[in-house]
Amino acid sequence: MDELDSAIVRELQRDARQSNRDIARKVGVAPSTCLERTRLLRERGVIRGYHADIAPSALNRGVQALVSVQVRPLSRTVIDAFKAFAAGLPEVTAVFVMAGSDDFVIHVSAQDNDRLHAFLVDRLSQRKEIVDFRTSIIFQHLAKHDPAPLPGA
Amino acid sequence: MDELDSAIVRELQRDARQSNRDIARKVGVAPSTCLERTRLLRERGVIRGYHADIAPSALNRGVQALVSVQVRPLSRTVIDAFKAFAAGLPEVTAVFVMAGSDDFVIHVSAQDNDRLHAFLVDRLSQRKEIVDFRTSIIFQHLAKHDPAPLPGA
DNA sequence: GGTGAAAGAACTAGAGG
DNA sequence: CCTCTAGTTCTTTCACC
Repeated sequence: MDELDSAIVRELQRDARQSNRDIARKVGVAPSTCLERTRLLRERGVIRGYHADIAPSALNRGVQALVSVQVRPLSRTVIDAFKAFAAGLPEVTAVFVMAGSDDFVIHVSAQDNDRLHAFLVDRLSQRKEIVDFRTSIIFQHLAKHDPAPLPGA
Repeated sequence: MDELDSAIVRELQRDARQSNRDIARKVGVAPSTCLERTRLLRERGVIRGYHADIAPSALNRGVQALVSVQVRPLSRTVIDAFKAFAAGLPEVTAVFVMAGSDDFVIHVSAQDNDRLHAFLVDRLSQRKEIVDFRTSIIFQHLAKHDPAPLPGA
């Protein structure tokens, strides 16, 4: 991860669909060099993928919430099973495995409040390992899609 | 948003860097049709952007946390000011404006626990409008980069 | 590592059904 | 919405530095 790699990564974070040629020009190297660097970044796992960011409402996901979940017993088996279960639900868009008083935070979205409620009551609370969960509605979600590298560890 | 639009969106969620030609083939239309659909989706704001997904450790962000924040007074001025402040911090990768007992949840990342702690103590707690905050470390973060459209509202 | 050139492929716009 | 076409641009490889 030298300066060149970082510059390429920054460009791909900003706009993953711009041409290799454009990126090469912006970072000041030949297109072939840029292409090879990008290929290596992908191979090394630095670049994990390229994804379109879609407006939630276009996916009928106008209502979003964060749900804090406690499960018991707190064994690997239970944790892995719940994680897989949650990740498999279509309403769930992200799963955080946490330290602290909550074991999981899951990011869910639904068409409206009714369907969100139905999801929580009918799907989530079905699970026997859940001993408690609290739901907080998200009014706004600002995501930074191009986080900068922090100064060296 | 007909079936064709959804299919194109799905492909771009899965891999935003595949060629228009490939997408056209997969969804079963001519490249020119696919290109025009994609252009319109972008114009209508359905597609908000294309971003590379980067491994956090490559950005020196090996430690992540969710921080629940309460601010007072809960006025628009204070909310907007804190939101802008938080979004501007390099350690912050997402800001959720919440309903419920927490006013904000911010997703932060740092090089290590020490720097995370320093960030919380030196940067965050500086703000006078914060009356309380609680930090939970993230052990794992599974993000679904291709959420499916939910059945019509 | 990086470069430059060249062949093949893809993009994009436009005319027409 | 599709096809076809044509001009332009991009990707990708490879011999060379």
